[in-house]
Amino acid sequence: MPQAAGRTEAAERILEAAKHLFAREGYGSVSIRDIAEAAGVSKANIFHHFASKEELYLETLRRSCEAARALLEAFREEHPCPAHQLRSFFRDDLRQASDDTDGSLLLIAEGFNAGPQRARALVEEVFGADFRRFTQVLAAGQSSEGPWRTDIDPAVVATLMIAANTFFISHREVLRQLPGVDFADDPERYADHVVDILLDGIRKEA
Amino acid sequence: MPQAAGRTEAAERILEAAKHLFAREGYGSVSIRDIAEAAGVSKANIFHHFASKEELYLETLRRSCEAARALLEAFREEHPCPAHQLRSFFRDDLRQASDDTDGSLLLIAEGFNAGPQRARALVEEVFGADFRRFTQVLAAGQSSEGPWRTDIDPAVVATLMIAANTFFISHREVLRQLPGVDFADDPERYADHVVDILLDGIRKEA
DNA sequence: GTCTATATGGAGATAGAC
DNA sequence: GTCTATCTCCATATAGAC
Repeated sequence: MPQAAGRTEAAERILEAAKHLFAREGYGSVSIRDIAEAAGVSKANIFHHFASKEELYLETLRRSCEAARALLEAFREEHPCPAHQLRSFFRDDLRQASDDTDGSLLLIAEGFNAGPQRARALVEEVFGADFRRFTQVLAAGQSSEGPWRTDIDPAVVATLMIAANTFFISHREVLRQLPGVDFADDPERYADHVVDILLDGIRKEA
Repeated sequence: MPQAAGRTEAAERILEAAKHLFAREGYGSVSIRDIAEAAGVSKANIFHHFASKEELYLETLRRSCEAARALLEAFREEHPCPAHQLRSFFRDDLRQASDDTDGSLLLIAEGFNAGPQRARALVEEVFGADFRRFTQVLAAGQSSEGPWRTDIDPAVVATLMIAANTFFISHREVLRQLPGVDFADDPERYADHVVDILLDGIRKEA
C-alpha cells in the first residue's frame, strides 16, 4: 500500500520514525540503529530507501515544509475586520504547529542558530510565508482609515507572533513549569491572550 | 594562571571550546576530538579534567546558568515608573543574552523540547528568575491606581517577552533573512519596538 | 598535567543471499 | 525489498610513559 510520493509502506514508517526522533533528540544524537528499531526494519533497509543519514534527514525536512505550507493554505479564510483576521491567523498558526508538533520542532531546530544558507532556505520555504501573512494583515489595518496606528513596524509585530508561536511549541515543558502559567496546554487561550495584548497593550486607555 | 573555580588554564580553554561548540553544533554533533582541537589539547587531557563528555557538557551548562544569573543581578536598577522599569528590564534581558550568546544558546537549546526534569531545573536556575522579574514589575503596574489594565495576565506578557528574547537570540539569521526586518542586529531598537507594542498595542486610541 | 598509544564499542554504509 | 553479515572508521574512554 504505497503512500503519497510513491514511497513503499516501509519507507513511510522509516520517515515517520526518523522525523519523530530527529525532532525530539536532534540530528547528531540519533543513530540509524535507533531509527531502524523504531520503524521495525533493518539498518540496511534504511540505506536501501535513502542514500545516507543526511539524505533521510533532508527528506523529513522537505516533508515538514510541505506539510506546514499545506496547512497554512488550508486555513486561509478572509474576514473584513483586521483585528478578527489577526486573531484568526494567529490561532491558525498555533493550531497548525500543534497539529504537527514533530514537524514544527524539526523546522524550529533547523532555524536554530542556522547559517545564512539554511536560514535563507527556511525563510523561502516556510517562515517567510507565515511572516508575510502577518505583515499583510497588519499593513491592511494600517492603511488610510484603517483602525491601527501607523507608527508601529509591522515586521516587529509579525516577529513577535512568530516568536510567541515558536516558544510555545519548542519550550512547552519550560512553560508548564513557570509559576502562574495556566495556558501551557491551551493554545487557543494563549493565542487569544497574546492577540489581546498586541491589539490594545497593557496600558489603561487614557 | 588558574581561573575562578580553581580550574587550571587548560581546563578553562577546554570549557570555553566546549561551550562554544555545544552551543553552535549541539551536544550529539560535537566530538571530544573537535573540542580537543579547538582547545589545543589532547583528547586524553580532556578526560583528565572531566570524567566524561556528559560531565563536561553539564559543567558548561552550570557555568552558563551562573553567568546568566550574575548578569541579571548586575543589571538590577529600580525606577519609580513601571513602564520605564519594563523597558529597562527587557533591554537588560536582551543585552545580557547578547553579551553571552553561546551561554544563552546553550540554555535555550537545553530547554528546547526538554523533559519535565530538565525543564524544572532550568526554570529553577534561570528562566524562573527572569520570568518573576517580569511578572513582578507587571503586577506592580497593575496594583490599585497603577497605570496598567488589570484584565491582562502578567504571565502571558512575561512569556511574550521571554519568547521575544529567545527567538531573537536563537534565530538571528532567520530574522536577518525576513523581508522588512531592519532590527536583526540592533537589540536595543528591537527591545524598544517590542515594549512600545506591549505598552500601547497596535490599535489607535479611540 | 600532559602526552602517545591503545582498547572497545558503535557509528554509517556495503555485499550479497533470499 | 528485506534481511544477515560484514567493512571501515571514528566515537568515548583508559593505560601508562614523561
